[in-house]
Amino acid sequence: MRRALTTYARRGLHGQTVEVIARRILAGEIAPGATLDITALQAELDVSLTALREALKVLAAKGIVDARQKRGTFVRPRADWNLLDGDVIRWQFAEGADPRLLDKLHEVRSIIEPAAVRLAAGRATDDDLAALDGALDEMAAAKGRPAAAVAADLSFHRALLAATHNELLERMEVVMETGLAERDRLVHGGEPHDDPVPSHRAVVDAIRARDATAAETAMRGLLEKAVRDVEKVRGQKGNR
Amino acid sequence: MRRALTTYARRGLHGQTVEVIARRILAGEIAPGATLDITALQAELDVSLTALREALKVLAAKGIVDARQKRGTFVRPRADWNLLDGDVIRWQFAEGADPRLLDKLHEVRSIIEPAAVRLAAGRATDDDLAALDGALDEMAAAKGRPAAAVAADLSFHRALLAATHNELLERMEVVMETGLAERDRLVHGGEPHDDPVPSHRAVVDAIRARDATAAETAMRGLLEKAVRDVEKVRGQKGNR
DNA sequence: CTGTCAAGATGTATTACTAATTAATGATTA
DNA sequence: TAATCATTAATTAGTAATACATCTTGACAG
Repeated sequence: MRRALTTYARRGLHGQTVEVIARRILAGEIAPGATLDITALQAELDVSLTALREALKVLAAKGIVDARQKRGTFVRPRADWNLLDGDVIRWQFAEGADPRLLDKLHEVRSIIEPAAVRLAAGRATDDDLAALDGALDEMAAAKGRPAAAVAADLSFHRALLAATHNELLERMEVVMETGLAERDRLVHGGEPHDDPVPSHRAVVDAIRARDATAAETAMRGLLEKAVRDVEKVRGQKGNR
Repeated sequence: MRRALTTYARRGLHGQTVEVIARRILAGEIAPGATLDITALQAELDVSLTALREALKVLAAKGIVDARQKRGTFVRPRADWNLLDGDVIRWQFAEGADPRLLDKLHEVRSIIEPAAVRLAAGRATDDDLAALDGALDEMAAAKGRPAAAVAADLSFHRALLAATHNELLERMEVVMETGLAERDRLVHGGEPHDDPVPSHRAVVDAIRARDATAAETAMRGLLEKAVRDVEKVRGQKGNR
């Protein structure tokens, strides 16, 4: 169930080139509308023009930059960025990330997941249910190990989206993924958690019982708990 | 309100290279797991290796191919494709497209939009409302001109997503966009349509009145009508 | 004021080459 | 025999120098 973290190729000697430029743009260091000084970048990053161009091609594919003859290569307005791209979401969490991004991710999640469990209740196969059970087991086994707990949480939500049998919804995992991971990163360090297994099991039980409404209710419970957890941590950290 | 159709750069002499390879893969002509014969492609498309590699870099950025040294450049499993990318969605409608894709797009739309109007009812600014009114005017003016009607429809749904003030939801436009366009393409040719303005205006009125529930109801009405329209056409075309 | 055309800047493409990576193979050793 | 390590070969990654194509600007003509 493990998969590559990035979609673009990051292999090779200068595989970080994309990453470096992307982070600068997403962090606002290079503002939308600004034209990139290719020659300077080339000198600074110490790569050939071809390698640099390939990196910019990746960013162009994600709607972040655009190259126009005579005008140069410039950063596109933020509205054009493929914010639903996993890489783009991850890059935004680099450093001085807007903390509201987490809220936006959660908002999307709280729209998608209740609807997803309804669909899953109607469509889940035995395999899907087995995958959900597996995620619950993983979650139980991860008790006390934060990293494993995050992984188990992700497995659960991925299995849930897969059970909708709509590949577009399944792809929403990229939105959930970073959101869940960042939330967990934020929340851990607080007091020890309640056992997450029962609340998650309630969702699976409802899906298995083909009870869409119960599944949705259970899911909304999970989402509310997530909000409370984050609020608690933020309150501790000076109510910002 | 007009924007570029593609995110990747399609300018230049061999700008179609990406498109050609993408369509072949998305149409299933080159199956997931298959390795691409770079040399053959280069000869066939009559482009230099560098140009071809830049094209493949775009596809890699969208999760469609992956290049590994010694193993070659191969098509990734469909589950890894960035299906939420506007280009990827559009490419799928090229030729022998799976007609169920339209249903999947509609399913996502029918999850997102009712939730979006609720948020819009709470958050829409005067500018947002003006944009929605503008789209209604556009729709009224487009009577009898299918292309203009589609454009107006898109403007409306874009304005709606923008009124949620969540940039991630706003980006869902790429999912709606092709879905709406394809649906309209399918539906036109049937009998002349009822005036779409009143049903859309009901949504705007409810948002203006800050009535989230009424807005959601009106939106669900629109979505149901969309389903009926498509079903009618499919029924005519031999109930496939 | 408007349309046309030329100049030049800049991205786009080509070519030919070297370097890095890694699966597979075969040799060596415990 | 079985495990490990070095070699090889295939293929992508990266470099560099040069030529091509195209877009924008601005001058000029109508």
